[in-house]
Amino acid sequence: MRTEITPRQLEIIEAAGQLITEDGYAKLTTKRLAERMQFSEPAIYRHFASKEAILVGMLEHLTASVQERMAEVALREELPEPRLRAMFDSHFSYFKAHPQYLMAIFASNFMEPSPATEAANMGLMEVMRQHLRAVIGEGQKTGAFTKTISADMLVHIVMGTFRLHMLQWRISGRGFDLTRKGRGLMDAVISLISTK
Amino acid sequence: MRTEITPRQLEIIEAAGQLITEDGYAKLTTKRLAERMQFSEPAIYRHFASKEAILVGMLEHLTASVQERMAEVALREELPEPRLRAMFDSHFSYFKAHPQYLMAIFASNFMEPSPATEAANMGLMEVMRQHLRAVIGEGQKTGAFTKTISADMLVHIVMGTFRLHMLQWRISGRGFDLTRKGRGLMDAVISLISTK
DNA sequence: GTTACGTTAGTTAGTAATCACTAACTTTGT
DNA sequence: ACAAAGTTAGTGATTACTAACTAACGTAAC
Repeated sequence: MRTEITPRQLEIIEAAGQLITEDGYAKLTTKRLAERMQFSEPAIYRHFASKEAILVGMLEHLTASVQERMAEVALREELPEPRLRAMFDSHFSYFKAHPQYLMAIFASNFMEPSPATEAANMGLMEVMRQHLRAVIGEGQKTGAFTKTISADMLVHIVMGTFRLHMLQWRISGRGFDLTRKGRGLMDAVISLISTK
Repeated sequence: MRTEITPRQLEIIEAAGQLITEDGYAKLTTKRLAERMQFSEPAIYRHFASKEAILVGMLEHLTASVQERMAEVALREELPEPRLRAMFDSHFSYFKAHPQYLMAIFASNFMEPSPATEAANMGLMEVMRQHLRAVIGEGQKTGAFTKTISADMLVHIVMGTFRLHMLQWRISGRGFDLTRKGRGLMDAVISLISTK
């Protein structure tokens, strides 16, 4: 996929994520980013070729995180239904610990539709979709999930429910417990697609 | 709610929507907006006090449209299930006819979290939520929809599915039939929440 | 050991371009 | 006569990014 990132690059990515989440993408400027990093503006360009490269780096970092965490969950949980729950639990924990990436998921679709950011964003969406698709397809095989609706549509419904939950957490200013409410929601949607 | 808008204001709102949908919010500038309107930049300020006011106007215009269309659907369709389908059909037709507003729905959450735009955006979300909530609550009363899950959660699942569908239509460059695929999806989610 | 050299990561100062918006004037329709 | 809606010209502020310089550090020849 991509080349490794340095610790310093990760620091910058995290700071950029903070600024986006706090004040919106429009207020992510190199000046503010440098202030947050406690160094001068041009120092940014020792670590990234451009502002766009920081965004792409952020999306690739998120994609790698999803890959890792979903692989870990797959080792830990065998059965489709518990695995599906564990996948969302993992997402909830991750975004609680790294709320600075919350907006990146959503906003990247809209900010600057440059080829590079669009590709990076598509990659992230696709990785999440594929992990969901695998576990839901498996659940249909074992008879845990309904076969009356195609796996792709079930993925869409589950993913749409998850994304809206994340969005509302952000809109509310993280005003509720992401995991507690999220588990309730995902329980609901899983019960709907389950066969029993 | 809000004061009436002039035809010229609506033209500007539509042009702004086009620019956002085509090139992203970051490239909505007063200069480009004036070019699209075929008049000079300062002419914008004869119709709106600020750039922000245009965004707020757009969101309020969308909110009014949802109100009108949902009221019309309510008159036309009595039963919860057909009404729910008709509500989404209305949204699909509207956004096919006015794709320039597609991004506004999503992007407004992220761009400039000013009090005014945030309020306007909350208003739009809330109006959509309430219309869904009413028909789903009614469906639970008549026994058409499951009561094992709270109405609010059902609203969340249905709305999340709808929003992701709209997002994917945009990402694909409107590369598929919004209504055809959308009906399939909403059929699927309605069948999941139906009692039969 | 110390001199020489290259790399990394920072600095100050400044660039052209672009931003939203305004002042002042003119045209147009009733 | 007046108001609404346009014009040209230009504002200061901000944008992403660059040029040029430097302090700190690792390594290797002698």
